[in-house]
Amino acid sequence: MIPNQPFRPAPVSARDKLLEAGVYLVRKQGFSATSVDQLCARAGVTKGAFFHHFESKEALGVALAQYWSASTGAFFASAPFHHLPDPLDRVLGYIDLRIALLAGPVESFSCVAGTMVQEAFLTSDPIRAACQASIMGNAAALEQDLAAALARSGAKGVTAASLARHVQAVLQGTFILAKTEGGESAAETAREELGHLRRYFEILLKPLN
Amino acid sequence: MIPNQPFRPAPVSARDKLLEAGVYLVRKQGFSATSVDQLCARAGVTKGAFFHHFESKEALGVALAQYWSASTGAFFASAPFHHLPDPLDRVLGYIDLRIALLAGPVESFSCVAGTMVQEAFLTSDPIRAACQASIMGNAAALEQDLAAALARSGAKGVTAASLARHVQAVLQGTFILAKTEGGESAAETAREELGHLRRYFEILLKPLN
DNA sequence: AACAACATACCGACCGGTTGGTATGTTGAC
DNA sequence: GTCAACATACCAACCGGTCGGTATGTTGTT
Repeated sequence: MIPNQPFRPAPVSARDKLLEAGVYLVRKQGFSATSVDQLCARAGVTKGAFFHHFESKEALGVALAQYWSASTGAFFASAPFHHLPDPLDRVLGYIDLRIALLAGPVESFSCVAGTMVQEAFLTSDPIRAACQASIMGNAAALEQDLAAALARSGAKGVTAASLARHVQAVLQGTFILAKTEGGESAAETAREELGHLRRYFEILLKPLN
Repeated sequence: MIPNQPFRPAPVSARDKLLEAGVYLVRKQGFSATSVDQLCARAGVTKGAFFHHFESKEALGVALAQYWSASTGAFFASAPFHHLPDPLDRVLGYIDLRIALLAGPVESFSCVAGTMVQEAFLTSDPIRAACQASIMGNAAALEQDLAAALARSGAKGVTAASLARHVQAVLQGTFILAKTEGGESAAETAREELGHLRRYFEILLKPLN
């Protein structure tokens, strides 16, 4: 979810540099395989600085999920599709933006929270909860538009909340399939994949009249 | 993907015991966080046995993906939905089976290959490739039925291969969302989530006449 | 304006334990 | 006697985390 640098300010404090290093390294290697020393080296700070700002590696994981959530949340909140008059257009606008973001190597568009929760859901409840908040926060931002689009459509037996979850599930699954493929071609396959999500919503939420 | 014991024979050789321990531990903790010592302890064998059968931890990862692929492949190949006359019913039968398998704690229905590739896609190409083979093998098994159902429908602009990929993406994404939720309730939410996949296929692949 | 008291940010050597991996047996089937 | 299938003992590198210390504010008192 969400590309790299241009959307986040250059980190200045040691804390921000460590979180930015966390985004980079967790995307590439996952959380467990990323050591505190690696984070410090990448951030250009010492171990003393690390444990001054975070009481443990786990605490950095939690902060990283929150940092990620705040960055992506702000980015999507400021996207122009919100100004479209039709709620369905706004939903499709979100999906189109997600499709447009799928470019470059996998580690530049994958989701930090989705990667972390995979490894930590049983071993660290704080990290699990922080990742849940991150992903479900993204879903919640879509829910109002989905509810409005749903009301105008003839669809039965589906809730806006469930549809919002579905968007996130397809995104996360797309990232995993992109990881199995690897390389630059993964982005194109991933874009095609999200086309199915778009099509489902087009058909399901088509206005009645 | 695929539940625990009842579908796999009880392991006898040290190699199989280690692979079975791998399924268990990787699902719970991921690949990096699982140590060789833990695998040996769980399997009830010594380190000597481990490195007798696998030349490295990475080699076990590759073998684990293959073992997983073989187990799940055999299970789905023997499922009764294959005998349904209508190809769309076979596709929906597969999805219904996947829905039925979503029960118990997350680590009892999540996918070993999907978990491993997340951590290893950049750091170990052999593991990445083995996980790709596992997941795409599952997709390939669906492709014929999807092609047949597609031919009877009026759907345009979609390929059977792309739809098969979509099934796997939604499954993998569903597992990740279940991990964020945690606990026993995750299975129910996951079943509801797969309902969207079913609905998409019902609508999209509805026969013309 | 001067100064003590305290807070914040950071450094890097060091610790005990764990890591993946190796070298060298032992044992039992053919 | 040979060889696969293990077991035991061990190693160097690395792990997350601690600790004593320093430099640079900030703040309240007089």
